[in-house]
Amino acid sequence: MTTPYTFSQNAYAGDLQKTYAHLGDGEESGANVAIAGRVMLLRRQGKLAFGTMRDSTGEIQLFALSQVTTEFESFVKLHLGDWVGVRGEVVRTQRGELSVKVAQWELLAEARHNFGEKWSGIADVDLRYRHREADLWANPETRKALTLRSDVIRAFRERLWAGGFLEVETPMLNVMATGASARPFTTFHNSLDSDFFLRIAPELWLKRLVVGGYERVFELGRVFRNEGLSPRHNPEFTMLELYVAYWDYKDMMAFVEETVSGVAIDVLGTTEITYQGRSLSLAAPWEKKTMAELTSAAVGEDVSVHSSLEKLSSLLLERNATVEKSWGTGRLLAELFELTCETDLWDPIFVTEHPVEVSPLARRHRDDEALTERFESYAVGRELSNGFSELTDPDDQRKRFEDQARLAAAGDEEAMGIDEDYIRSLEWGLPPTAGLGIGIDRLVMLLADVSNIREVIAFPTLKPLRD
RNA sequence: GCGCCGAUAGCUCAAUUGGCAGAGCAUUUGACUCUUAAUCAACAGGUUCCGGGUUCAAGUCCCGGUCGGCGCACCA
Repeated sequence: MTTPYTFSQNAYAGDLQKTYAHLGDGEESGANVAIAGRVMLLRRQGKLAFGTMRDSTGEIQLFALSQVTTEFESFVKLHLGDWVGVRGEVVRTQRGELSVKVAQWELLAEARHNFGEKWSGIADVDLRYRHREADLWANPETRKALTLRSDVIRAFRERLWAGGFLEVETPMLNVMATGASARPFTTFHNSLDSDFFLRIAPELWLKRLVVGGYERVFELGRVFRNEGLSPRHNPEFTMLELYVAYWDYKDMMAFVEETVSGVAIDVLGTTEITYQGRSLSLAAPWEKKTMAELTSAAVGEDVSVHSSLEKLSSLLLERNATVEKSWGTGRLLAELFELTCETDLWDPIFVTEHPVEVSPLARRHRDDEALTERFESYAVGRELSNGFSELTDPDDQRKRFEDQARLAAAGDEEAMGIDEDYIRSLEWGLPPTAGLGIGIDRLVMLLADVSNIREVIAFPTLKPLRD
């Protein structure tokens, strides 16, 4: 089958629907257009035929007549899913459907496989994820969610550019996997004869750029974590990280609530949304509570990083949680928080003042050296963002890394190692800086009102098919 | 990694207690000059996910496997 190499399209279905909304029933516009798209439906009625064509902007009816349309008999034999280019006049049929009266048309691509389901779409999730192209064609909801993802990313970029941020790219292949607590993927470089790790976070590189004098930087990109799959976890996911010199974590919290609610308005036109049947408001300001406050309220007694090991341990053990001997009160408090509070945080909230023990890259709190100036924002029971006043002191950073190294030696596969190169960077001088990370996939899930992360990733990670 | 659930025509789904494998849409053929998921008529379409087992008889019951969904664990 030979198909043309080009088609001179000069109109889109969605634009035509708007431009000719005024056209009366049975009226002809006199305007000739060239449109292209996929044939979604075809209804023949003797020497007339009505088709529904979809392009990237919407749908419009194709109105073919044996006396007007070239190769009419071939036109009515088009298959659902075929791509066509059509030239003709914009008209509204007697029954009131805006149409292009097909004068000339050409087959642009044949669909050898099609789906008879005009109303159920494709329900087989395996097929939907492995052949997203078919899913996009058959299921409007899929297109909606993936388009929203693109809209969200554009909205962030535009807001960041407007805020004076520089977009940068940092290495994905790293000698150490650091900047977060996670197990990495490993790979190998042949000529360098070296193992590399896929990045789990760009954090340390970005702070080095701040050391270098870029006061506002961001990176929007993929990170890779070698962990289990779930409706909320894909091994590769998209993270927005940004750093601002001279800010602290309070400045960053204000930025987060303003930016996230602003992005919601950019893409949805509102901050008032519904997620899985339950409403919430993303409008700023968001509630702020310390980790100790929330955990105390949840367990019914005062707890903090200064509580005894025994007290925190027993509260965890009462709840059938496991407790490691190597954990201090900071880790115990964080575990207790996650166990008792996290899933109940429906409306947007900043949880603040995380223990130093679980925050190896965050600056110590100005009022309590067992805590850090850190926040995590939560909504619908999930973490949406994480940020802090950055640790700028190279000596303290070395101590934190040494603590991490001890955990690693004790068997913690997610602990960081000592990154001498990064400590040297801090010795050049990192100004007071606040940093932020936002999981874009999860935010898109929230805005798109979908419960599975795979619905917002075009080609999610799946188990390879055997034989 | 563990537990529960699922897989039947190209697509969406039925199939009673273990008793002839079915429908709609799509495809193919025909009718139809304003349809809207058009309608009407006819034809065709099957490794019931894969491999074993029980039984006179298995889509259905049992065992093993593959892939997926959900939950747990890990994490964002």
